[in-house]
Amino acid sequence: MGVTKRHIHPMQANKLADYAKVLSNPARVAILNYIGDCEGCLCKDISEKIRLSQPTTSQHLQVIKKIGLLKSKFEGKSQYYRINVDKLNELKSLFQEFFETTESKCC
Amino acid sequence: MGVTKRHIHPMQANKLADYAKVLSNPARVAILNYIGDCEGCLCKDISEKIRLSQPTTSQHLQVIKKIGLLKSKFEGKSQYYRINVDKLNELKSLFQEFFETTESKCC
DNA sequence: TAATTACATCGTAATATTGCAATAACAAAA
DNA sequence: TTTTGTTATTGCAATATTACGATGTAATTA
Repeated sequence: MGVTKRHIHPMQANKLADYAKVLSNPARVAILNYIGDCEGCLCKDISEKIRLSQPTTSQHLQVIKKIGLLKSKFEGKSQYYRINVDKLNELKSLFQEFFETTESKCC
Repeated sequence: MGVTKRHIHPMQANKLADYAKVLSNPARVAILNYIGDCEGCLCKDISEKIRLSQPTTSQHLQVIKKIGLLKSKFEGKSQYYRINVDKLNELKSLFQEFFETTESKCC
C-alpha cells in the first residue's frame, strides 16, 4: 500500500490529477506567477524571489518542466525559463472542461 | 525539513495549491465525476463504482468535503453526498483567473 | 590557469499521502 | 434485543513529497 492506484481510474481522471499535482505546491504556483511577470527568468533569480534555496527551486522547475509547462533555453551559463503557452492553454481547457461537465451534471 | 513552507508564499498561491491538492488524486477526481452523475450518492456506492475500499473512499470524501466541495445529508443510516455547486464555481473562477493572468503576462 | 557563476544532481532527514484491515458508532429492521 | 447496513475512525505499512547541504559540471571572467 501507499501508492496511488492509477490503473483502476479513467485515463481522464489520471491526467487531470497529474496536472493538478503540479499546481498543488504553492512554490510552483509562485514560480509560474513570477515567470509570467519577468523577462529573464533564471533559476537563481526565481529562487531569490520565492525565497527557497537554489536546489529546491531547481527541483520544482524540473517538475513543472516535466509536464510540459516550461520551456528553457541556455545562453552561456544561464538558463532562461519561459512558460509554454500552448501547454498552459491545454491545461486551461482541461480544467475548464472538468468544472463545466461536473457542474452541468449536478442536480 | 520535508514540510511545505507555506508562510513564505503569497496567500493566493497557497489557496490555489490547496484546491489543486484536492484534485491531485485520480480517485478524488473520479469521485467528483461519479457524484455529478448519480442521484443517490452513498459512500458504499461510490466505493464500489471507483473500486476502492470503503474506508479509503470515506477518507477521500472527507478530504473533498473539508475544502467545501461536498455537502452531505443523513437519511437514516445513509449519508447522501452532493456537490456544492457554489464552491465548485469558486474553484472554477480561481483556476480560470490563474490561467488567464499567467497567460496574459507571457511574452 | 584559477576563480567565479549558474545550474543540476545526489544524499538525506522530516513529513505527508495513500490504501486497507479491523473496529467502532449508530440507526433501522427483524 | 439482536441483527443488519452504512459510515467513520484508528493503526499501520509502503511510498511520495519537500527542502537543503554538499558536490559535480560547464561556461565565463580575471
